[in-house]
Amino acid sequence: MPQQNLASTLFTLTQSYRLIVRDAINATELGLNALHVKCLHIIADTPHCTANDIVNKTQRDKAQIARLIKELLSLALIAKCADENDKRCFILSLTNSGQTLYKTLKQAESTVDTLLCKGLDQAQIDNFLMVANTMINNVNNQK
Amino acid sequence: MPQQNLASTLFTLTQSYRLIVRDAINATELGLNALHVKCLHIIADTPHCTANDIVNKTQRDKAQIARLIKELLSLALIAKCADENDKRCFILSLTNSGQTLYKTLKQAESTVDTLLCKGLDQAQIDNFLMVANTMINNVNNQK
DNA sequence: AACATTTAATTGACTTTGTCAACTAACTAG
DNA sequence: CTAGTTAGTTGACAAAGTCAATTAAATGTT
Repeated sequence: MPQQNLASTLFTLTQSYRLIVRDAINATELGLNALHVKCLHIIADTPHCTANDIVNKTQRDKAQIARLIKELLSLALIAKCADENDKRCFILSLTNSGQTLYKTLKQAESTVDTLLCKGLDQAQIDNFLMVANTMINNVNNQK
Repeated sequence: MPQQNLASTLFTLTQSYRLIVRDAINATELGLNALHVKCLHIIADTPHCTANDIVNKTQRDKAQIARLIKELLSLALIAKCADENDKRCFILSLTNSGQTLYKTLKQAESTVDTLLCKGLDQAQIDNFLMVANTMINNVNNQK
């Protein structure tokens, strides 16, 4: 295994991760991309989730998120209902079929996790996650 | 710092990395994206570099690489010259201004590296790189 | 040598993804 | 009440990525 610099390693891992997630999703024939998946996670994990919450958590353009939500709605994976307190907002939640899909996704992700971690022990993985999170914070803090 | 799962951490780091590299590149007013940069690196590092070498190393579509090379040519950052042994191939190399730009890029990258590694020691970084490379291999080996 | 096959590069046509700006409706603060 | 802000939507476009066909040169086969 050749020792590479940080930028190059991250670029390659990013690419590999993108491919493996795409494969995992294609394999399970869900027809969704990585950002769809990310949105489903956010909706599942965020109580009282709005479109704006997704924009903030993903740092994507709100137009892109609006269209993505429309797609998930038309696939009947999520539902939106008016917020009683603020009529500008719509609360997003998983439908029953959304919940079912979400479980399948978690399953696929855990398969990817297992693949990625093959040959690594828990201490190495813990350090990796800690370093990755430190890097994320380093980026966020300087902005 | 919240402990997250692997998939989510990689997704976030990917995103953060993308943003910070874009900022670094915009900041240095080079007008190039991450894939342009990757190509310049490959051309700089690969003796006798052809378009096909770039396709293999980046795993991108050859049409995309062909157009990217055209852009770098029209920016006069690289030059192509016919291979004497195989007239189908064009050997790519950095021009003088390409070399100058490449040095600036390396500088910007080392600034990004320093930022990302703030608060981390060498052992943590070494483990991180080793784990990342193991994951890359895990992905590649199962295909 | 003649022919089929493979390979490197290019191009056209297209889809997907990401971005910018304008707009409507609803909330909030002076 | 009005001015400014915020949530969400939409139009128009730009950038990135994909697929298939084509050209020209190399290689392999008989």
